[in-house]
Amino acid sequence: MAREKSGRADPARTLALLWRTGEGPTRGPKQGLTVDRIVRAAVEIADADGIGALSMRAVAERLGVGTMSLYTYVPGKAELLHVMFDTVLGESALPDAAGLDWRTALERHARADHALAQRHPWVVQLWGPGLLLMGPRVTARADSALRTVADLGLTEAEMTHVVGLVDAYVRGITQVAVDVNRDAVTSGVGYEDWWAESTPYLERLIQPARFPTLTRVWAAGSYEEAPDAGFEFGLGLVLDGIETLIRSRRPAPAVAPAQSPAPQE
Amino acid sequence: MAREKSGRADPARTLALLWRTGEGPTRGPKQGLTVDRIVRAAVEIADADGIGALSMRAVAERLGVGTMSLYTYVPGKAELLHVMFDTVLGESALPDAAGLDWRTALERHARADHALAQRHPWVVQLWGPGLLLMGPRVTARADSALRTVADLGLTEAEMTHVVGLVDAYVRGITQVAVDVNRDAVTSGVGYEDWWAESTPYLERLIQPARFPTLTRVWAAGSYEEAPDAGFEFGLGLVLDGIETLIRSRRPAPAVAPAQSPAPQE
DNA sequence: CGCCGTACCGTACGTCATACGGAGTTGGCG
DNA sequence: CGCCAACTCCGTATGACGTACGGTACGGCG
Repeated sequence: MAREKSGRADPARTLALLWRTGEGPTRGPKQGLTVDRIVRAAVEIADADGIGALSMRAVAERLGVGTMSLYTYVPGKAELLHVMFDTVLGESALPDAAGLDWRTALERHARADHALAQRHPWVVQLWGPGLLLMGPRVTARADSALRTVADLGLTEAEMTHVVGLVDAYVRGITQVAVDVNRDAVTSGVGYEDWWAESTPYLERLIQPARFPTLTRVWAAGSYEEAPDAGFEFGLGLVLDGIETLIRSRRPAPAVAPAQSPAPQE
Repeated sequence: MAREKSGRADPARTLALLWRTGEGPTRGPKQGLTVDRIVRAAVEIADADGIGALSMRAVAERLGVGTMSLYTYVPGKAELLHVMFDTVLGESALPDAAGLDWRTALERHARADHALAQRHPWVVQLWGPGLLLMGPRVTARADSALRTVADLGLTEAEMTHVVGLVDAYVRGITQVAVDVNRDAVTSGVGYEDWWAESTPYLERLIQPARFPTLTRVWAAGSYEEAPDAGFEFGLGLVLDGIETLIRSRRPAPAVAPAQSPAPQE
């Protein structure tokens, strides 16, 4: 059942695009566009109206060129998305691991990713496939993240998994918040409106007898905060978990630096 | 900039669909289809060929009806996706919190979600918006998950965040694995093929001097395992983190957790 | 100077969700 | 019983989308 898809999905071409290796042509008319200009236009559209509004036509129109001209610079939309992802990842400066304890460094990584997703909500939708592709910024970020846990006595596999854990958490928690907003934007209804309109129905459907704990939590108002209100809280717990691992690997750390911190606002 | 989208996104209608409240018509021809049959067909298509292959046409064809007939039972594709999500969530039995310590119960929840995503890879793409909608299975699952941490001395907000933490982790870690497979399927290239074909280029681009830690980890072979190989490992750390919180709230847990606490409620 | 590789892009194709309206069907009421 | 409003089914059409194809005009190199 393998669908051939003509000449698509060429790793060499895609990597050349991501790393900007690839010589321009020597013959023919001057190039009127650059990959960078195309990517910038695409990012602007995605930021403004969501990734659903990002079409090749829209990008071309914003640049004042014909739609098909884009295909001179970019093999297709999928590759454009990959380059967009890698480009935007380069916006946030990587924390300098040197001089930072692992916990602070990892924390900064997590917060940077979270902040990035606020600025460019569409990145969460590309996060998975983007990682696979290994553009220069993704690579730099992966290296930097791994460096934060490099000298703690962990095996390489453990390092990978620890970083993967933080990434997974940030991705997951961010997604909820972003998706809610995206739904609100694309449906034109708005989170508050939608919620207000559904509450009467939900209150009839979700009876305390069937869902006792949920209703208790609901009554306490916990569902009225922003969906990722617990970001810092959960991040703290994740890092606590990692701390138990690291302590178990380094059996006698001269002084335990921080008790389990509970000063969560 | 509010786009009106005619009569779309009606919470009352969507909730009625999810909870199956809503009387059938009394007049007119007999109904030849049911929402359940439509949902089942749609799930089969999504399981077999990915959510990208799920079109209203495809569903109708599989049922042997005209495309537009579906719109008699379902307001649109978005709502169909919501019902699909809520339906498959009901497949995995909820762990019975009574008699289980919180850690085991939460663990089972996490593993059930993870297993669900293996069976129906497309759920990870709906996870965010699905939660917002509060169908019966989503509601039951939320209640059950909250119950696992109900009697541990946590505030309601903390309960929400603890459950949200586990959910976020599972979602994030699962997504990577699923997305990789999805890319492989839809591009027709295959994970191994793609990787094999890109490796020569990547080895030229990713130089040890620029990315020392990444290359070290790479050389150790950590990138050759399945992308979610660290699932259990990371889950353990997450639960460890939660454990530090719970211990800090219950300052003196007299003995081992095997001690049976008075069954609340 | 002239050739040919290249940039630009108009047009076209196949796909999608779904709006609209007509034809056929049925149950409840008069 | 007979009628008609309410309903199901669905053919057709619209406007999006990604992108294949081929024509035209340009410009560096032989």
